[in-house]
Parts: sequence; C-alpha cells; structure tokens
Amino acid sequence: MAEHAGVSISTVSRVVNAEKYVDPATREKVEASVAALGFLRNESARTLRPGQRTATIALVVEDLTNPFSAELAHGVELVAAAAGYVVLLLSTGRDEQGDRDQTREKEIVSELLSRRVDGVLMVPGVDDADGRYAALAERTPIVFVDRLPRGVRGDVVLLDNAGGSRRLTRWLLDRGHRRIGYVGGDRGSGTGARRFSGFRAALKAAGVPEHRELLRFGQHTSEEARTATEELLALDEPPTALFCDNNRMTVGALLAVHRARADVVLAGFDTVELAEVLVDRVALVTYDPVDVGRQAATLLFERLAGSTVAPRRTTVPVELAEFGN
Amino acid sequence: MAEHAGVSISTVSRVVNAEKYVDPATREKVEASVAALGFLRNESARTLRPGQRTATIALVVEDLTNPFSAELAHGVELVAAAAGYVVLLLSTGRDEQGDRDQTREKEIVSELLSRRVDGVLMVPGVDDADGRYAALAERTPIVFVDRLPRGVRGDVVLLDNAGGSRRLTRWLLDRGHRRIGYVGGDRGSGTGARRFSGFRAALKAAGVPEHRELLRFGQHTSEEARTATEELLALDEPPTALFCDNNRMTVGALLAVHRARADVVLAGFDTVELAEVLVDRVALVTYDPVDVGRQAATLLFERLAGSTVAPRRTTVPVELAEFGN
DNA sequence: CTGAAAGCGCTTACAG
DNA sequence: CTGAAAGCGCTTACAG
Repeated sequence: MAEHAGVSISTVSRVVNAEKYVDPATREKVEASVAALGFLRNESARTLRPGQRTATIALVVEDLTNPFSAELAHGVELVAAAAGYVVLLLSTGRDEQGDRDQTREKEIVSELLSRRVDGVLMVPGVDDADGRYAALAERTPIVFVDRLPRGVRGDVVLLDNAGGSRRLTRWLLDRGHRRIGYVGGDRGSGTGARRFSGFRAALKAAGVPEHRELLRFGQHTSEEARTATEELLALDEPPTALFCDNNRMTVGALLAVHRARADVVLAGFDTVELAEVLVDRVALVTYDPVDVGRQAATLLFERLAGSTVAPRRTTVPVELAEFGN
Repeated sequence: MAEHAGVSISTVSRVVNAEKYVDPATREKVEASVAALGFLRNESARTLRPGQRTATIALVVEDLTNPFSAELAHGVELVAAAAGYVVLLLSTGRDEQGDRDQTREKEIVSELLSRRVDGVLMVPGVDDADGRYAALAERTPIVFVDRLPRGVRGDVVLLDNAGGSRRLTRWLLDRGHRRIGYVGGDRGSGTGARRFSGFRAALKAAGVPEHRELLRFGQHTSEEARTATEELLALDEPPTALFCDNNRMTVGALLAVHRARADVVLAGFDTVELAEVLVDRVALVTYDPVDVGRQAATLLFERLAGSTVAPRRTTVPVELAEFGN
C-alpha cells in the first residue's frame, strides 16, 4: 500500500484517518492507491494500540425469537450505526428449567472481555451471585435492560412493570371484576415478580381478596398458557376476567377463551398483534421495545463519551390501550 | 502476566492455548496467575497474526423487527455459538421508497472487510449492479439467504417461494375459487416476484384467467394491506378468496376481512400467530426461519472448514397448513 | 507536511 | 519443555 503510493506508512495512516496537515497532492496519490488496491485498514491492528476503541458494543439477550428482544436489538442497532459502532449479538438461552444458563453467561462475559468491546447492553438474569456481571462492569461500561440484577451497580433502563400491572388490574376492577385469573410466566424472575406485585397491590388497594386457586404461574409458552387458561375456565367458579403477564400468556389465553367462547375479559402485558379483534373486550399494557433499545444505547454512548455521573435509572412509561366494542 | 507467573510470554501463550508440551507445574503456575489477575487474552492482538481468524461472522438483514429476520438470527447464533464464533449483526434498513439503502450497504461491506470477519451471512438486495457483494465475496466466504442477487456467485439458501405459492393457489382453486384477490408487497423484489410467479403459474395450469383488477402490489405494512383489502372487498364483484404474499399482508387482510365480516377465504405466505382463529377458513404456507438460519450458518461453517466445492443452492421446503371449520 | 522508529499484545518458528 | 526474537498492521510522539 505505502509502496504503491510511494509514501511512508505514517502518511497512509494520516490520509486514511482524514487528518489535517497532509499535502493535497500527497492525499490524492494515497487515495488513488487506496481505491486501486481496495485497501481497507485492518481494524484489529488499529485496536491494538492502547487507548484505541474497538467501535464495538455487545447486546446480550436471552432469545431473539422473543419480539421484545428483537425489537430491542433493532433500536440498539439504529443508535450504534449512527455512531459508527457495530453490534455483537449474544444470546444466553435458557436451560431445561427455564433459567438462565450460567455457564453460557460466564462464557459470554469472557468473550466480551477478550474482545475488548467498548460497552455492553444486557438483559440480565435476576441476580449476580457470583459477581460475573460485576467483573464485567468493572472493566466495561454496561447498561442493564429490563432489570438490574441484585449486587451490581450500573445504569439501567426499566419498564414500569409494577405500575403497568396496577393500572391493568385497576381497569378490570373498575369494570366490576372480583374473580380475576392470573396467567403468568416465571414468578421468580424480576419482570414476572414485579408484574405480579403490581397485580396484588391493586387488589389490596381495592380491598379485593386474592383467590389462590385462580393464580397460575410457570407457563413458558403460549401452549402452556392455553392449557392453564383452559383449566381456569373449567373451574366450578371460573374467573370473570384474566390477567396475562406477558405476550406469550396473552396469546395462549386468547386461544383458550376464543375456542371456549367464554365470556371473559382479558387484560395483558405487552403488545399482541390482532388481539383486539379476537375477544370482545381486552386491555393491553404496551410500550415500544425499539425505543427501550434506543434509550439504553443512548445511555451507553453517554458513558462512552466520558460521563461519570452516578448510575442512572430510567423507567420507560407504558400505555394502557383498551379495545372492544 | 508473564512476570507474575515468572515465565516468558511464549509460555503464557502456550498455556492459554492449551498446547501440549507444557510442564504441568508450569501450567499450574500460569493458570494461577491467570485466575489471580483475571487475565483474558486480547483477541485483537491474536487476530493480527496472519492466518489467525477473528472467530467472528456477520449477519446482514434488512430489519430485525421482522420476525423472519429475528428468528433467522437466532438460528445463526445457535450454530455460531456452538462453533465458538460470535455474530456481528448489521441491518441495512430501507430508504423512503422501501428499497435497500445502497449507501448503507456499501458502508456495511467496508465494515465487514475492515474487521476481517471470517464469513458473512446475508439477506441481500435483488441485484449487485455495482459489484459490492462480489467485492466482498472475493475476500470472504459468504452465504446468501432467501435470494441470490444477480451477478454474484455464492452459496445460497432459498425458500421454496414459487412452489409454496403454487400449492397455496391450488388449494384455493381446488375449493372452487376463480376470483382470487392478490395482496402483495414489493413486486420487483426477488421474494415477491417468485411468489407472484407461483400464483400465476397455478392459475395458468388450471386454465383460470387472471383478473388484473384484483391484484394489489406495493403494500409495505399491515395497515396498507388492510386498506388494499378493503378496496378489494368493496368492488362490485369482490374476490371470493385472497392470496396474501407475506405475513404483513396476511395480518392486514385478516383485519379487513374480520371487520367487514366478509365471506372470504384466505391463503397466506408465512406464519401468522392467531390467524386461524380469526377467520373461518385459512391456509398458510409456513417454514421455520430458525432452521433457515441454522442451515445457512452450517453451509458457511463448511466453507470455513475449507470446503471449495462449487456454489451450492439449498431450498428449504415449506409446509401448507390448513385451518378452519 | 513527512518519515523513521517504537510499541500495542499476541503467535510461532528457531534454538537450546 | 522453555525462552528470545521476529513480525502481524497499525498509530503516534519525535525529528526534521
């Protein structure tokens, strides 16, 4: 490359980096050679120098087949691309029990550290018992999304899970429902726990007793949710309304209610396409996952720009959308 | 690191790379230091050496908010992770006309080349007029997904678009439909063109004339598809069935048909959750995008393992699923 | 405005 | 089995 242009490699570097103080004629010569040879600077070599960035951020999610993760990733990618960064995508997956695979998470942490990514966006597991996130956070700016694991400091972008659930539950209570079924996923996970606590808080505030036989946790797929809903509907005293704590649950419940032609009102967390045309009355708590990704990435880039303010917590508001005739 | 362990950096390298011919005692010493210091090899430095890989592949899609892309990415990630590789995710986006943004695509190609990714998986635009893919393909193994752009050689994983459309159309014809509306996206794009050609082929084979007034192209969102469907249903002689050429189209058509309570049978390409409970009768051509990603990644890793056979073409079969009472 | 030289953190022949 | 040394492709003071 340098020989082809008849200059030193320092000069090539200066041209490629668009530095000032290069003679226009020299610049032209070099640019001609760059074009002729299809020269593209080796990023690994550039990165090697201390103080140089990889211009790479990583996004760690559980599973991209969940639309939340996919849209989140899209929001992140938009911001990253605009900043000239590139996104490394890693999924943690789940083990047989539906928990986070800790081995895989540790592997991911090492990978990110080895590759010297400039920053990390992560939908974390609920706790950080072994300090794996802390070890990462010590060396790399990190923004957590959707939950802040116990035992780590870091910026975090949260959804208003409890608040959304409270509003959704109140919506049902306002319509006179007292026997509300709960179709839920993981009760232990941060998200599920917060949504359930919002549900309970609303009942308590209204002085409405809980019906333990109407609570179904542990469903992971819409199929499981459908079965759980069918069981609820088959009770001697079935619920008059259902609270679904995420989109999988809502889909399953919709199927069950629709097929049973049951007269049940639905309230669900997350957007579900076509939900509103399936049952007579439904309310959904929604938010824009793309925007969550955008916000989280923006926080991260503020850190990369040098911000050293105390860990920040942003809560993305949720909307209650009511459908039905 | 080397000093901490009291050995040379060569020895550290040997231990970290799990090479043989290291004295067990030395190995232990080094491993202790690695643990104590939290040492993690700098991947950029390793990569710099000629012949070394980045252990990175890139996936280029248009837009991750489309479930097809997201599930594809998941399949890719599974295979990559199993091989110890990491996935760089890049989206091309679309410009105002709904076309691929060529500037962004060129940017992506440079990025991939600069970063010396070991391989690329790409859902490409339809043509390669300026040879941007060819320039990439010359230096990097590449597998195209869903379409092979004109003017490039490369492995490719295709869907049976024309075949699926043919079957779907035949399904409608077998049920006596002769006036079939077509709700389509981009007619020019490889995918859309193939699906439409399958539709036409089936009509022709059955000796059924085309009704030009029943063809609606150019819809990009489900909202636009809904409007187009409403127009079709409002015709003096409306169609008795609708062919929807992708999931966005099917969603829009479902909404329109459902709200108009129209007596229309639907046939659609791609999976649409809950579709079957919305209308009385519907057939969908489906396939597993996760598996498409898995297959494409597998082809790529075969290339990375040294395969030099001629460009291969895989076609992922599609299923016809029939719903309704 | 430009070049020679050091050095980033590794891997890998080459000796020993 | 281990170390000294070269070299990967860059960037960046340092001279000039």
